[in-house]
Amino acid sequence: MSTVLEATPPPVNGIHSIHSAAECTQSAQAVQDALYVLSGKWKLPIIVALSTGPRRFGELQRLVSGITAKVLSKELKELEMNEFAVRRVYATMPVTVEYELTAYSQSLNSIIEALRDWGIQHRARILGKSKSVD
Amino acid sequence: MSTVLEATPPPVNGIHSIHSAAECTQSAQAVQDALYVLSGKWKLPIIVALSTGPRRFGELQRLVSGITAKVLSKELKELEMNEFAVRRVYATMPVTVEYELTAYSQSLNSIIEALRDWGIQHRARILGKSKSVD
DNA sequence: GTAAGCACTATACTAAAGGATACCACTATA
DNA sequence: TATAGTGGTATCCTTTAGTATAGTGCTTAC
Repeated sequence: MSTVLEATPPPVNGIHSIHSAAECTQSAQAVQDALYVLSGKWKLPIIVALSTGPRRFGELQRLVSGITAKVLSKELKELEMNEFAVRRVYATMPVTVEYELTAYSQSLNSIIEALRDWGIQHRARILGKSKSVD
Repeated sequence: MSTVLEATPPPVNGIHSIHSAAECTQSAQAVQDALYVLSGKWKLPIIVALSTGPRRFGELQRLVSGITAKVLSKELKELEMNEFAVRRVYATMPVTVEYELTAYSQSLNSIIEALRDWGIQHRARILGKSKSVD
């Protein structure tokens, strides 16, 4: 409640338990690594769209609202490179292409859940504020 | 047709347990909300740098290696706006300015930890691959 | 009186992300 | 013949993120 100005030893837990400069740098690096592969507006939405099963290109474009073919194509390539998704081509006429999440993509679950939970409560908080301020 | 598209019973758990299109959209939105406030190269590294206690502008710039004053200034304003940090000005001569994390910033802990843990294992995985491929 | 540190701001630039539109080869339908 | 759908690519453009460099007003130290 009160603004504590002086040297308050932090109520240490979680990320705050790191202490050395080296660990700090390593943490920052790891966080940046993770954010790097998830960067951009679209990767997580695409992963979420794929989370219910394999999808074709056109389906994905309709599912992820607002994305253009060019961007979807680029993002899918990056997801493939990072081994979050696989691309399967079927020799039908015309060709059918399916994208599916890999087992490795499951390792992102805790990140996605953390982001989703936080996003939900943050949105509620913002809406609550604007109401009470207004 | 060799393509088996329908009735994929998802190997449900975690994020994969969502099922309706609406929930899917809401999840995607929440994830995007969260990523939005954490966007860019610098916000998390700055938060990590502040996690050990209040820092002055110059200290921060040295701590977050590679950041310019302009970008640091901009990022700090955004962190303030999102109520992740507070800016305190002391009427010393010349003025001293300190930045400190808020209690609300603690709510990001699970995200940061998830990103950090994932980043660490991902880096290890990449390095392992390049070694065995090399 | 000059340099260095404080916390920035201003201006100008490059690079990357993303959007808009058009197009490719192919097939099925009307 | 025209239209729509398949899975994209090519080109151009705008917006945003980030970099580089310089400068502000103030102080203390040499």
